[in-house]
Amino acid sequence: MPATQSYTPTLSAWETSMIDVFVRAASLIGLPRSIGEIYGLLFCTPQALSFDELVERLQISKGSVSQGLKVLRQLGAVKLHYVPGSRRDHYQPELSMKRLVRGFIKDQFEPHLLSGSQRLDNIEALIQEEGDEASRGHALDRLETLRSWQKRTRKLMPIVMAVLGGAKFFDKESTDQETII
Amino acid sequence: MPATQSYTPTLSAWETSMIDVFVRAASLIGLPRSIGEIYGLLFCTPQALSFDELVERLQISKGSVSQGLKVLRQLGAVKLHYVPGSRRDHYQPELSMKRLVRGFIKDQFEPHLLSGSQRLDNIEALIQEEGDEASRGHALDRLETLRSWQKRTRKLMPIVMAVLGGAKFFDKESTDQETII
DNA sequence: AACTTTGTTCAAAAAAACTTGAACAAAATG
DNA sequence: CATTTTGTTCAAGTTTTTTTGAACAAAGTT
Repeated sequence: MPATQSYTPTLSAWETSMIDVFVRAASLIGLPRSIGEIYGLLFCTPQALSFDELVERLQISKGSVSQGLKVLRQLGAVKLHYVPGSRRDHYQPELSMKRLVRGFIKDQFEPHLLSGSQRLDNIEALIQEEGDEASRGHALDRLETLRSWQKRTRKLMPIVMAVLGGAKFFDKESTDQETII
Repeated sequence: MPATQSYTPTLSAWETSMIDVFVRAASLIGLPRSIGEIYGLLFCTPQALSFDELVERLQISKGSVSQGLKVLRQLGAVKLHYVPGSRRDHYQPELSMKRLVRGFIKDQFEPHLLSGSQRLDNIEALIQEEGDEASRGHALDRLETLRSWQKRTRKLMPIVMAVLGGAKFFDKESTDQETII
């Protein structure tokens, strides 16, 4: 019988509110509520939490926690934290905004960009096959627009990462660049 | 009886594929399929299209088209195009990536950032109210992390817009900056 | 004014996404 | 090796989101 775990049955008011912030953020980027809750609770808590503690404190099913942690691991949003004496996995939140964003982009965005290029090439072939001489011009035109959008999106990513990494751009006002993380 | 409308009953192969690209993109940013279809068809078509043409060619309900256009207008992703001789509204797609992105950010992102600041202040109050002296430190610490994330996100937006507008950042390779739009 | 055209609204139906919990696997323990 | 602990999987249930279509409003025509 481990008396190790600090007994915190229910969430405090500030924890609930802070978790709510993450639930909203999750939904904003298309992730389910439960994932926001899990990351949010980890974010609020000083110690690493185990699977069971997440289930108990959030009052959600083991299935949700298991799947939620799987996604969060894949995104690099949580890290396993070894706890001596315990056989369970313990989790801590990734706190670096840069890494969080990079994980998200790599996992949810880049695949689309990649397959996107392939798709545009296929479309180009279809346009060429099509008989209609007159409309081909317009179609190819729009295809080029799409390619230029793609290209710019790709160009944007490294810039975003650089900014999150603390690089200075147009930094005219007094702003502490070293705000941690 | 207007013989004006070019009779294009069914979508061609390339149109279907290109619309599919937009349906995926829409879903990526959390917009319903029908909105991707509507914008996609407008994007494919040389002329402005009327409400009815969208319903007929996409084979979706009037309700979906009405609601879809409403959202697209709100995002600034479609523009009304006056067609002499016709009483119907005609629509054309916004083709400037910069304006599309700005519309999306202004409509879907900024509101969350704004209300977010308010929420964090509330959380700070809750943390102060809470008795637990020991944990207060950690809670305030995390709150500051959250504030720093917010601040950076805000800082990022103008940079993103600048890049999409054609400004040059870290532009070491040969890249045509003037790629249209 | 009656009728037609054009588009919106909204309740109900359909589809998609999320959560649950019981059955299952894998590994450690006794 | 039987048992317990720890966590995953997945079919079924629940909730949320999206789509439909019929009723309605607004404005233009005859």
